[in-house]
Amino acid sequence: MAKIDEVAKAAGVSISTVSYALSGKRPVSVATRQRVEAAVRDLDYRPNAGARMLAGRRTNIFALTEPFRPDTHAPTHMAFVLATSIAARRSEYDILLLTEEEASAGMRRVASSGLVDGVLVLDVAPDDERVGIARQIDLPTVFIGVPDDREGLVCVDLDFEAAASLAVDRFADAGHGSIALIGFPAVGYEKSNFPPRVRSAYARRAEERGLAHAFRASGVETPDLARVRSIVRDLVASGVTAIAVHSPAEVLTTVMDELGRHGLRVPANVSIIALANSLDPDTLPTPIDSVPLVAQESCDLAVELALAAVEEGAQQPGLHLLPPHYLDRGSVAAPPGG
Amino acid sequence: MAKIDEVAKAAGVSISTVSYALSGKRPVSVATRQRVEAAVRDLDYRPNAGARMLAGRRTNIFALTEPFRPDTHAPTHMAFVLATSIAARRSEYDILLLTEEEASAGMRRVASSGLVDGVLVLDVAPDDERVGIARQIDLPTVFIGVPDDREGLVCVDLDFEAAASLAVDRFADAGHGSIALIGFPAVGYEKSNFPPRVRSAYARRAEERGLAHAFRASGVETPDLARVRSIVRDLVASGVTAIAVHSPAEVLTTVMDELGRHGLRVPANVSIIALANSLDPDTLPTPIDSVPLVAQESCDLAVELALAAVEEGAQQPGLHLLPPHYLDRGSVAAPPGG
DNA sequence: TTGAAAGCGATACCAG
DNA sequence: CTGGTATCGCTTTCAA
Repeated sequence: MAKIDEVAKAAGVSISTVSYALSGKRPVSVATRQRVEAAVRDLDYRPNAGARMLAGRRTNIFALTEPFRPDTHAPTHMAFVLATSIAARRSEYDILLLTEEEASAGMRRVASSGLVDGVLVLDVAPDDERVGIARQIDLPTVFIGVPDDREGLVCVDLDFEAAASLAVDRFADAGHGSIALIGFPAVGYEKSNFPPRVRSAYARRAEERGLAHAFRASGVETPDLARVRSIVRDLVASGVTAIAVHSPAEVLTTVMDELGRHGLRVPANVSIIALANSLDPDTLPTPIDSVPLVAQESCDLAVELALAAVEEGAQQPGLHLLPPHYLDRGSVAAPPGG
Repeated sequence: MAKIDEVAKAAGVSISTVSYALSGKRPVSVATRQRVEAAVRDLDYRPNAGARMLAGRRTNIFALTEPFRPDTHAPTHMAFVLATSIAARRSEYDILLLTEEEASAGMRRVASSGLVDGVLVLDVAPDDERVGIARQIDLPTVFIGVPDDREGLVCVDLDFEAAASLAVDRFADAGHGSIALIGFPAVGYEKSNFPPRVRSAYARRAEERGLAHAFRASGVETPDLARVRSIVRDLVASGVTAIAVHSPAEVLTTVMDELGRHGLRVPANVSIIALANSLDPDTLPTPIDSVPLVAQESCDLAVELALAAVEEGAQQPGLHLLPPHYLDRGSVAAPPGG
């Protein structure tokens, strides 16, 4: 726990020179910079966080608010938390966790105590109460997800509509005439933001391409695997030859398993695409084409926007949609008759 | 963002009185305290975090280090993160996240920069590299989990041995003569700490009670549900009448499902106990007896120990095992022939 | 290119 | 029970 004056003494310079040598906010001669750096290494010096926060203009901490909703998909959520942390560290920022009830009250608390420079909002609900708080507090706030009312907010998200269209186009291009979407449990279409966007874009694009299309929720509150199996049977029986799955991994594996039970091969008999999934599609027993969530890209952008707002002292509201990627793993082909 | 001098002026007292009125570290007359509190409310005053860290002796932040291992069970992990956050907030502490590679280097960083008052270590591996770091840094550090070498460390954990024994005793008391344990995927017995403890304690207790006992891993790297089904069939065929399941929820539901397929009822034909699970056993289709993980208790204790160390300026090494609880949901009964 | 010194906003010691 | 003030360790302005 060496202090800056010790470093200054060791390097034979003033403390302000040490400060500038480290921050680079003022030109320092190469010679002195090297002496300072050597002293820093020798003493294992690290600026005191509290002093820095007080004297400087920033804390180098972002708050991450995450209400662990009961219907939150834990692995996906973890991927975003991790991605946020990685993105923040790249810019020398730390992440302070605000969970549960504190996700809202905590935003006010850290804002007025000056503990953080900005707030990153995860797991955004359509009617998220953090929207109102974001408008009240005087702190850069970036939503990773899109609430219904995003007036004046900065939001980052995957372009779900484009992702759904991408899947439909693949199916259409391969020659399928009747496709389906197995989506989230029904509750997701009321309480979450993106499932409805995927569903409607999927339908719209299918119309545009002249395809017959069907939609099925994978359950009511949570995925119902037995129900998924019967859905798969029904869809296939009704002539569907391509299915997009927008649901957790276990639903996808159940779909594959049920097809296998009926001797149906992917992609020979049925084509499959995983939509907006967070898992690595290559870890599945059978590789599946996918249009994955882009956790790292989303969080990188969110941090970048927050950082820009911190530096400029104000943020420009706007919706930032990230283009989807298509991962081709060979699970889409022409339909049996085509 | 009112400051303490504004509060002092508004309340007609000195800033030191404001500070003491809020911290309670010095007696303050009821009258002045109320005037101060009123001023605080009016101005929505919150002490500046940086100033507090610098002037005071503590930061009111704990670091939470969590290496997201590939084999980490996300829902369980989330439960512990959440529990830690809740426990910390109860003591006016915030949680700073250290993930991945930063989980180790970050410990050094936050220690020497004085960003946090202590470190909470989650997801502990047998040969955890954070053990060495904990010994080097001069910060209270509490492990939630037990590494192989815990010399000089403070560790908190569920008493897994007692939990396993509790399950065996229930089976024995109900009259079962041949029991089994379906455990973690095999990799868990090398890279994690507690699965081996459960396995060996289960076997030891079964010996003590004179029961035949079998052990099966639920997979190799990850749970293999097809394998679980065949394990269940084999066990039942070999005369096992009671099974403890120490594995994620999907394994448990698979076990139940496979039993159902063969017309076997719980507990009439087979008795079941979920061991060290993080899920709420009452959300299962069929309620199951369980000896759950105690995330909140563990994290409460961990925070308490860290806090004590902060206040006393030193910590007393020791292993703190939390006693398991048995949740009776009626899934254990006498064996068919008994 | 460098140094001296004025804050930053609390805490807590020393007086009264 | 209350007030004045030194102090925490750094950033940054002002001067040289």
